[in-house]
Amino acid sequence: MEERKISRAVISRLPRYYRYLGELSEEGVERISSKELSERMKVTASQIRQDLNNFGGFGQQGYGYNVRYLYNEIAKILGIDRQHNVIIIGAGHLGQAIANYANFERRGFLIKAMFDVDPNLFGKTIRGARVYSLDNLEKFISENDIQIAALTIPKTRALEIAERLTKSGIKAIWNFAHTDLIVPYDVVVENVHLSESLMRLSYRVSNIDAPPFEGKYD
Amino acid sequence: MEERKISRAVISRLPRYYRYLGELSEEGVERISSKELSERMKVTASQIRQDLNNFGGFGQQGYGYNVRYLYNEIAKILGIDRQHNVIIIGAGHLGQAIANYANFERRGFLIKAMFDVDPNLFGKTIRGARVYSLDNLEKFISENDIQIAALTIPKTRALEIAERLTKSGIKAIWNFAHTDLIVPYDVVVENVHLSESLMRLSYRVSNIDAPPFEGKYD
DNA sequence: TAGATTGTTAATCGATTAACAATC
DNA sequence: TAGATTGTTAATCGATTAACAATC
Repeated sequence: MEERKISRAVISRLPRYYRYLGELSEEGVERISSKELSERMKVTASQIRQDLNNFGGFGQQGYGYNVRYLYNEIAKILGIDRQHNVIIIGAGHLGQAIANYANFERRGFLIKAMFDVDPNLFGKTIRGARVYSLDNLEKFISENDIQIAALTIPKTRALEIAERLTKSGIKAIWNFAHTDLIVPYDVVVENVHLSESLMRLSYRVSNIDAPPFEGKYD
Repeated sequence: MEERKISRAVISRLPRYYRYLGELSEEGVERISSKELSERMKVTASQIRQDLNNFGGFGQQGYGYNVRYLYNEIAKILGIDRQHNVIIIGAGHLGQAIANYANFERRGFLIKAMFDVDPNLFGKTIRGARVYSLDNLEKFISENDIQIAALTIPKTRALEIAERLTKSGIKAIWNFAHTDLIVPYDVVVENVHLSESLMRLSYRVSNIDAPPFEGKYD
């Protein structure tokens, strides 16, 4: 399908382009040059053009990029132009925070159910997603065409649940557990390790950087 | 203070080293070579040695690294050997999830208070952290020596709150709002953009990679 | 001492930036 | 057409990996 290997760095930047294009679109901006966009986003115009040209020529010489068109094309590249059925494993605060976030639905991520071990939560419903016992996990996945699972459980049980998920045919795990999962090569794991993020912040507060440039800040 | 500029990539990897060393320590492992660690972590031994040597020679030829010692040294580098006073802006599910996460306290991040606009939440207490009105923000920060603020509010209000935070002397913002903050150069912003993480996952599910190597998986 | 493994220099690889011909 | 700006090649920069002398 794809012509050549796209680097992880490029993919990481796509959602940010998407966000800025969405904002431009809401502002009513119809076209934008890589130079203007680069000034807004504080990246080089070269990088924007290089990144986009990994996926095709979306611009036009002398004109720039059509905001709405580019926005839609990036949505296609990211695969958020279609629907993904999602379940959340762990109905604690983090699981509930994810379930409550309406924007995910706007991007095509439909939360179909939540699973927990705590019987007090069974039957509770968050934005239409009901909490079930983990005993029903495999059955629900196969009967409801679930592709993505968000894992918001303690790391002690994460590996075991990840194995059950992949055996049930899950294609991707959004992993909030503080551990590295072991999965078959064709299953995607996207880690959100909050404690590692907080430690990076800690490093940076503790070793305050020099000013990035000599110019003036407004 | 620091001798030379440490790259962002190196800093990003430190918390993961820290996690693995903590696990090794719990397993009772006293020493480990860069080669053994590299096999566990699935990185090159060269990278481990290069990364660590940015901060000093923690190992010993012919022996390797003392697990407990290296663990403690990385804690110092990351600044998690001391205490940081934290407040959470936004007492919704995400804010509560963070407040409830006991591990942060173990790393020296003490959650001193939460702030919200919803009067129904005022007075509520989560693991000792009370929810206050945002009206009290500046006063609380200055009176309680707060260095770090976690921002778990909608993006519409994020910029305005970020400005109030930095004007009150906050040194770092852990930003969960889906927007890029504008802060003075000496204020650290660590972004956790969950929707961007989910889009990266979406890209990878939609463009399933080829197997990373030809060997066998166990 | 001999073997193991670091710390560090050198080589390679990949990503970013610059430059510019193509073209709208 | 002339001006603007892309798409793309070339140059630079930085990060990763390999190699090995130093040394425990």
